[in-house]
Amino acid sequence: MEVAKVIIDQNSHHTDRPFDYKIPGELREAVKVGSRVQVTFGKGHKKMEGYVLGVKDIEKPRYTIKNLQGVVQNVPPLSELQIDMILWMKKTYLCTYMEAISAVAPPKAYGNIKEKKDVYVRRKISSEKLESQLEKTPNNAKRQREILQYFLEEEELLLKSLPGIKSLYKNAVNALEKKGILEVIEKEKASKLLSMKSPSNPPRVPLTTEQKKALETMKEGFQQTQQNGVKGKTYLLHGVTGSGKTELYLGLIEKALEMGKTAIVLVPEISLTPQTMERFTARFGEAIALIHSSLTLKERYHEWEKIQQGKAKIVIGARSAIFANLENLGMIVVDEEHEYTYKSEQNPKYHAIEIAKYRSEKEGAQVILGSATPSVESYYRGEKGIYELISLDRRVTKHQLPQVEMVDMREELDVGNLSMISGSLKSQIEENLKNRGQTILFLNRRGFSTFLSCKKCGYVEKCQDCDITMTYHLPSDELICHYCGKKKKPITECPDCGSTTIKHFGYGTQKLEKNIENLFPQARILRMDVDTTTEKGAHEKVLNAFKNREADILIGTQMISKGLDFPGVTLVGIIAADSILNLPDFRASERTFQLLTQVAGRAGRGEDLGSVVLQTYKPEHYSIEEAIKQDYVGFYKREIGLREAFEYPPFTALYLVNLMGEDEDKVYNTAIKISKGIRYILKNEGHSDCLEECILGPNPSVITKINKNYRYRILLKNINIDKQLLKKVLKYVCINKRKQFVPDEVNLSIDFNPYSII
DNA sequence: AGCACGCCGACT
DNA sequence: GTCGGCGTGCTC
Ligand SMILES: [Zn+2]
Ligand SMILES: [Zn+2]
Repeated sequence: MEVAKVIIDQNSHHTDRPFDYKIPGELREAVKVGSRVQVTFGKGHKKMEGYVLGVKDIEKPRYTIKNLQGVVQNVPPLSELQIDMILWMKKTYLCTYMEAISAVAPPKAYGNIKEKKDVYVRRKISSEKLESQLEKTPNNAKRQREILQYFLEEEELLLKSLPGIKSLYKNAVNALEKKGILEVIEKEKASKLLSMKSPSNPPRVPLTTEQKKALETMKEGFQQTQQNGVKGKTYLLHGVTGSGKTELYLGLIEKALEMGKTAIVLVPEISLTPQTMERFTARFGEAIALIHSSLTLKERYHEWEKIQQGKAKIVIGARSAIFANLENLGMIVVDEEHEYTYKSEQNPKYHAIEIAKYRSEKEGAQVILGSATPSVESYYRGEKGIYELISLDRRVTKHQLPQVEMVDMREELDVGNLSMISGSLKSQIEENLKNRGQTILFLNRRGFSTFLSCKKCGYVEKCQDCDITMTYHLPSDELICHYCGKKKKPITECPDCGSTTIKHFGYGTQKLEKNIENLFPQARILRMDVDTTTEKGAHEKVLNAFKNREADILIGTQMISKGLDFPGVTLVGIIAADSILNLPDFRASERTFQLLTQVAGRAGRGEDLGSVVLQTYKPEHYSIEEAIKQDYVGFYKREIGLREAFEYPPFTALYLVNLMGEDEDKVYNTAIKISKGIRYILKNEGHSDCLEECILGPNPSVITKINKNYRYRILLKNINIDKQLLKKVLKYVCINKRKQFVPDEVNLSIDFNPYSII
């Protein structure tokens, strides 16, 4: 008897296995492998849905088998390639079937999508007439006058983008509507990114010799792959800012399309701007589908439909676009490949590059990883020949770099300045305010990690085994290494210089905002960090306000780096380069280098080149030195040595096991039980020698408590042990025997190749 | 997860 | 006696 193996769409590890269902005669035609089907499930015969992941023959069943109830309409069945990928993801990321399916399958359309409408205000008369109207408007109608000012330049504005409280401007708008000057209209929400979609065949800028050579090499590789039908090659395109990487992407996509292939272009969510879109649409027009969070549900569904129906030849989007089920996939471009947003934060915790390489292997697509500051892992693979490394060293455009001034904060102490703003930065902000230029100030998140540092010489206490900054914990007054759990008494005297000026670092954007407010009471200040930007779109709002010059100073964490491209910005201040450098994470140096390189390498705008003030207690650190020199390879050479010495990626693979729950004892005991279980099995397998280095923890996570939930984690590293064996043991304990190790109140999730261990 | 079954305490 | 508390176990 032929039965369908169905994965029930229920988010639970208890039911994470295929269940058999009979296929009734009338459904034989409609049900395919990959179909979304209706079933009854459990003792209550609850109506549920699920996916058919396969069919099999059963001789005589040892249990009663229910019938499939039907096929869900309007959900395209998963393709064979998609099902293979789901199975591979489950194995690789140790997630559930449904988690893998949710990642791979396009988002479901929920019935009729009800879209909220946006309310706009539009000018009904010409701007000249408006001017005379403005004169006629009495002075006491302050609100009305203010609103009319806006419409001198704009024809149409979002109602809620008008200044003031809703009730205040609503009255004024109503009055103006009665006068026939303005009108209020409703429009369906629409993403700005979708507005331009016709090819305009802009004049092509001729490529430089360097670009030509790079393009030819990659095109040849593509041709070879297509002819020999082998798995696709991966290229690492390392090019400084302004070296013309995008132009090469366009050339490669063109080549792929010529050969009847399709392409995926991944761009970090935040840099997917109308300008970026325009580069692509100008060349390829309607053949593009866009996947981006600014899309409304309806738009999103429409774009996926376009992919499904084969109308799209190119898909541009953020992380999840890597799953676009294009046929004849030939080219995958990952721009800014070092960006952490390519790593999923939900289960399965995949990295888009991992999926790209998988598809490259299965579908024969070529992968292009582009970056000015590649991740250390990628560059290492480029050097080892696993990727083909192509470097673009010349800037295409005349590109003036800003003035970078480094301020040694240790000297500020000598002159009696104890604040977080150096004299130099203070005077530069003053100057910039006077000249009506905008300022961006970077600072890392607070509370995240507090560390101890000598203010005189910059010494920071690190774990001797892990080379990781030790984190200060207040309740116990101890320094703790979050990797291995080693503890230490806090230092009161610097072991390097003997000074007793030991300072706790860990201030955040809020405190800085207060500081700046006090220093420059007349300045308009915006702040953007995790706390202020929880609601969706809040991010964009703050950035847009800053772009429109509604503020003079923008304070924030790394997430404001998009603001670097705003033309009004003429001063960038890095308050404490050390706050990233001293994060308790193996990627701290890399992240510092990437941010500083980006800031120091930003294009000067127009006449004013702008300037950068970089404050640090450790000016001699290689991340800082090489970033100022804009020397990636110099940085890489220093960093890779340390990664090898302390056995971090790319020299080891990491697995992070996260345990979470409201009962701290239960969470801790579970963590202990799991680590003991893994140790026990490894010992029996004859690996007692590597237990100490392989299994670190359990330790409390750096953020020990989120939302009433206590968090512990175990870190696994493959030192002196086969990666596969370590993973097998991990899977055995955490997945196969989960019931014995993990109670239901404790949440477990596994992160393979974590981006950071914070 | 979500539901049924079942085995004890306190309530008409 | 029996109503309902939640601990236990199963779902094709
Ligand atoms: Zn010192
Ligand atoms: Zn350590």
